[in-house]
Amino acid sequence: MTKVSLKVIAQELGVSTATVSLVLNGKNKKGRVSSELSKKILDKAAELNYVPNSLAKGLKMGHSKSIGLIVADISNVFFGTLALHIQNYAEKEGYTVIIGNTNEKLDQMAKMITFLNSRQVDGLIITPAEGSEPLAQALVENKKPLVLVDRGFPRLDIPSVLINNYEICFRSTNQLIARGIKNPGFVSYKQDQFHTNERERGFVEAVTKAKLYDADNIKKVSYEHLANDMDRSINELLNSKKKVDAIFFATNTISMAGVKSLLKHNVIIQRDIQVMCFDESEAIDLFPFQVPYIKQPIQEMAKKALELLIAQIEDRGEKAPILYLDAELIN
Amino acid sequence: MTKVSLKVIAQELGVSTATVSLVLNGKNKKGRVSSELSKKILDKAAELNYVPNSLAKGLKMGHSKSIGLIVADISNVFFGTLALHIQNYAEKEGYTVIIGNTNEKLDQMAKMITFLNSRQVDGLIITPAEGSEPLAQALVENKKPLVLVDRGFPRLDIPSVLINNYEICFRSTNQLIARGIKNPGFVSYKQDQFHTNERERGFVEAVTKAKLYDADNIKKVSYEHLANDMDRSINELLNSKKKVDAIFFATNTISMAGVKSLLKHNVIIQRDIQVMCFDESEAIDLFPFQVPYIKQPIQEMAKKALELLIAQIEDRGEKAPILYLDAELIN
DNA sequence: TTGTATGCGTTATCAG
DNA sequence: CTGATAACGCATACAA
Repeated sequence: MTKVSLKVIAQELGVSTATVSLVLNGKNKKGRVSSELSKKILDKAAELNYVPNSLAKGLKMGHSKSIGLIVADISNVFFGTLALHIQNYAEKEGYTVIIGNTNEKLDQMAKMITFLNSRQVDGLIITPAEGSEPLAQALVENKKPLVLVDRGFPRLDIPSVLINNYEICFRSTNQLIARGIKNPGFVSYKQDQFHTNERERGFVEAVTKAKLYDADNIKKVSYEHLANDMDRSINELLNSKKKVDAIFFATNTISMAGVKSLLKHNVIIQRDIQVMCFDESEAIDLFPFQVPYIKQPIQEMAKKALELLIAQIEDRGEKAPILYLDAELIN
Repeated sequence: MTKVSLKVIAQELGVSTATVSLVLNGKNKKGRVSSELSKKILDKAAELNYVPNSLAKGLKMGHSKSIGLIVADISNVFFGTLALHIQNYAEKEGYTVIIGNTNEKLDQMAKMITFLNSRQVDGLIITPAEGSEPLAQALVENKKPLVLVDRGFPRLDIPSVLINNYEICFRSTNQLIARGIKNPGFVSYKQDQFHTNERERGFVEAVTKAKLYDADNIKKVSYEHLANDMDRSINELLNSKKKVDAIFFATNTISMAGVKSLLKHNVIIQRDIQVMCFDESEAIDLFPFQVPYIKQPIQEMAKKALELLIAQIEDRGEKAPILYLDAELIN
């Protein structure tokens, strides 16, 4: 099958490409093109199975009607779900989504940005990697529509969709305490990122207020050696002079790794040790025990992120805000 | 920041765009451009932060260096992982991946194909929805490079990357039988798709050979009402006159839903009922019981799929084959 | 009511 | 060794 362009339709019908373009874009409003010619064109296009070339259109129009979504890891359910919803909303608005992974690496994020820029994406939705403030900054300076999700750089005043990390973790920790926990532990990533920092802050303030703070109970694991680091951390938490009676896991991957490690250590969860997890997971209601967890409003995050982005792309008007959506504590 | 194109570099330097293009593409091999001018151009490009416009390049070159990946649901870990690996391999080869979802719907698949075609993707990797033979057929007739993954249409002779579904399920069922199972059940999707059909065939032949076949033990659930249908099926399997003593779940989502439902029915898994699951899941090693499961070589599937696709895109030589990779039974 | 001409950013051909 | 120029497919200002 030979490529069918506006030109071939025009030639087959003996009319000009301008007319064909007009009709096919529904811009023949007030009688620009006679309805019979219009119909002929439409029919021919259908017959030849005409599909517009977005590359040419984008080049001409100066926008590609596509957006880039850069996440840490598309195989992570949280990001997968986020991507799914963003795509669904984007499609409704006529945008394609191109997804890229950073693996939490700064250089990969930089690479993805250049890459997507060369693809002429009209805007970017990003879960920024650690230390990527300068990259984000550069983007806004270049007037590239940008929305941060999941993590943000509040100092930078970039449109973002975040959750109330501090508050929900403060409340969740308090619930633990209200249930009689005396020596809670907390496991988070080593990374210095706003969202996990906030979660830790929520935990720390709650335990401090209850006079239960113990710096040794806060453990950090690395993204790359999660399983190993987790085993070590759990070991330490279990075998310190004052054994912990609860553990708060700061992200979904950490929660999974943490529970896994606890089971490996033959801990009976919710009897020996209470846990508090982050993010729903297909696993969570498979546990033979009930665990409380913090549920992020992923679908709403996706929706808002896209709204903020499209507002920037299409309006260029007032500055989009930093949104803090409410996560929920599920028992 | 004003858009910087080849032209502005050329103007700033007082040279022609042709020369700039040549240099920037490393095509100034055998002394085409003097090395001093070459250096000046390179420097200027770096200074101005030049990023080539892929739309223009694609339009000119007739290929976009991008491929479309159409999966059922990107929020499903299996597809997420597949996507991750495909992206990683694609990036190495200089291709962008655009991901689309079908939600197992034929019309959404059709829409995605047109959509990606308008984006001028150079080829497509698809997990075809039920009943999409004609769509796939149309693609090959239009000489669009295409690779099917996960599911295929063997009658159509389309390059595919599948696994040995029949054989691995036959073997897995035999293991169940060898362990003393007398009345095994099987739960799969209602859909008429090659991969699930093959899995069922493996199960059926094994039980038939062992004279354990019972048509009532084979249950079908729908993709849309998975949880409900599963509860009903589990109920029936548990309460038939001859209660089942094992259940084989035919996909990863079915496995999760199945285990969930069994727990809801207060079944002690691996004591009351043995199970056989499909696909690794973050949940599987969280179970307080050991379950055998069939593990697909996702990374290799991704790699092979991309190889087959690129071979088609770049060679147009001999026909790519239908590959059957080996899944593994993990205990 | 319809056609002509131009340019978006690139690469390739050909001329100098 | 380097520069004009045409063309990719499309949308639009302008002409007719």
